[in-house]
Amino acid sequence: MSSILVIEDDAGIQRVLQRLFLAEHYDVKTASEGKQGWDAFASSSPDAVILDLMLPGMSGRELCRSIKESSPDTPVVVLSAISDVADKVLLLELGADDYVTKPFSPRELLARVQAAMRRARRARVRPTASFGDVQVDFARMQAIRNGAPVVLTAHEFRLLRFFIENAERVLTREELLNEVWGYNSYPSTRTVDNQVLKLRQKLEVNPAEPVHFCTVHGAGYRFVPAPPR
Amino acid sequence: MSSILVIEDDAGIQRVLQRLFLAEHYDVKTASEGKQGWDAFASSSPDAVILDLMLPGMSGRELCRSIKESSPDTPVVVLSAISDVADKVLLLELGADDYVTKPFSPRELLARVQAAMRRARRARVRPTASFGDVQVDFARMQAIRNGAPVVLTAHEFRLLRFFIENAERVLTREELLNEVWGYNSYPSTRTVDNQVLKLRQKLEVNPAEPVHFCTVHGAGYRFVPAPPR
DNA sequence: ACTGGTTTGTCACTTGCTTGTCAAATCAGC
DNA sequence: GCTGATTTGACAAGCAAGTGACAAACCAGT
Repeated sequence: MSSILVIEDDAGIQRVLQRLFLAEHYDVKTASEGKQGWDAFASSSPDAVILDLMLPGMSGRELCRSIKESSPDTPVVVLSAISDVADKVLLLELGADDYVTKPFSPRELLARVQAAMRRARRARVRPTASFGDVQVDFARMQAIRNGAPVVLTAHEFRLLRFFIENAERVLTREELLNEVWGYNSYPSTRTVDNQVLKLRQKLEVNPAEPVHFCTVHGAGYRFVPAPPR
Repeated sequence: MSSILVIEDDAGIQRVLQRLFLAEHYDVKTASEGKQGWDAFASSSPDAVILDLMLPGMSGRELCRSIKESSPDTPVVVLSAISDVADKVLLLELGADDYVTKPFSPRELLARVQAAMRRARRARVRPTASFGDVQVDFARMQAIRNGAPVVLTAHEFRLLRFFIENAERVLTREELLNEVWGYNSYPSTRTVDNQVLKLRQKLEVNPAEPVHFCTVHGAGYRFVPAPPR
């Protein structure tokens, strides 16, 4: 269950937000002024913060900056009274992830907070893998070798991904065909060899002597991220 | 024998699935609406679930989430009417392991369910065995002896696996030929001796005095994991 | 114990299948 | 229809399974 910290001095709005997020099964903590907000943030480290910029005590802006400084990955959604363009720029400078102007629709706020959390989650765990002198960025669907990007086709990438996900395991051609090519296409098993050949040519230091994409005679292939030397 | 829970309101599809999986010797349980599905899941804890997203009663989505929450390791394959990409994302958020769009090919569904079960099993336990100073990793298809990997060919590995699965039993050459080599190939029984010889050379401390791969004169061979000393 | 026949251990060689690799054919997206 | 990706087919090369020969071990009956 995710936890949300609401920092808002207006008791009415605070109550509305509390209900809104409780109904969605979030764990909600509240604070009504800056200093208290900072303490609550520091002690509970919530998964997201909803922050009213106009606060008594510690300024909302300062608080936003502090939060983002101490935990850049925690999404902060700002509540702002004015819908000023200049304000929008300011928010970005503060490091806020999104903003909603009062009066706001609860559902919109909910959606924005959830979206911000999704983005944050995705950014936190940027799926990546590396082996030898190759780095694979799954989000960008590209491999980088010695700093230079390697052009991989969609199929090659799917195969590479499956190899990485099943590192060390011996994978039969049938298994590869099923999982990488899909259940509805039935190419010959030679196709697998060819695709592996491509990966070797593009990613192995010496394609003729593969150390990562190893063949297991009579069985299939095995991907070895860290070959013994 | 593995058990499958089919949660599907369409009686026709339900029957098709039942036949399909019964033919493959699965134990099939069925439910035709959400609440009933949840009860069946909770009481029978099946090895895999096939779930139609469009259900009367408890929503299929909610049910999927609940199942995954209470038992993350149980694979759930979703039946979906729409082949929407956005839907695909949704499914992953629900925690489903795979999905098949209607109309579907029974064989494809079977393949996907089996693949999901394989993956789940793989994640749960890495099948391994050990005897003497040898460790056998079935997924990697390799044996490790005193930390050093031992190269085994596909056939040698199949033979080794059969020995391990039938430890202590005396296995005749005919039995070995049938089970390890297959029913369609009939090499001479000398072949078996040779293959056993290879295993001894690679895995015994003293190949000339085998303690694990013992010959039973006039009968065949016996694998002894823990020899008396 | 001895002996002969049978079974098994072991090795080198052959054969056959598996795989690497390339080029041509086919397919898919623009 | 063009372009790049994918698949197929052909051929060569490599590896491992299978075979047969011989020696050693084993067993049974004397």
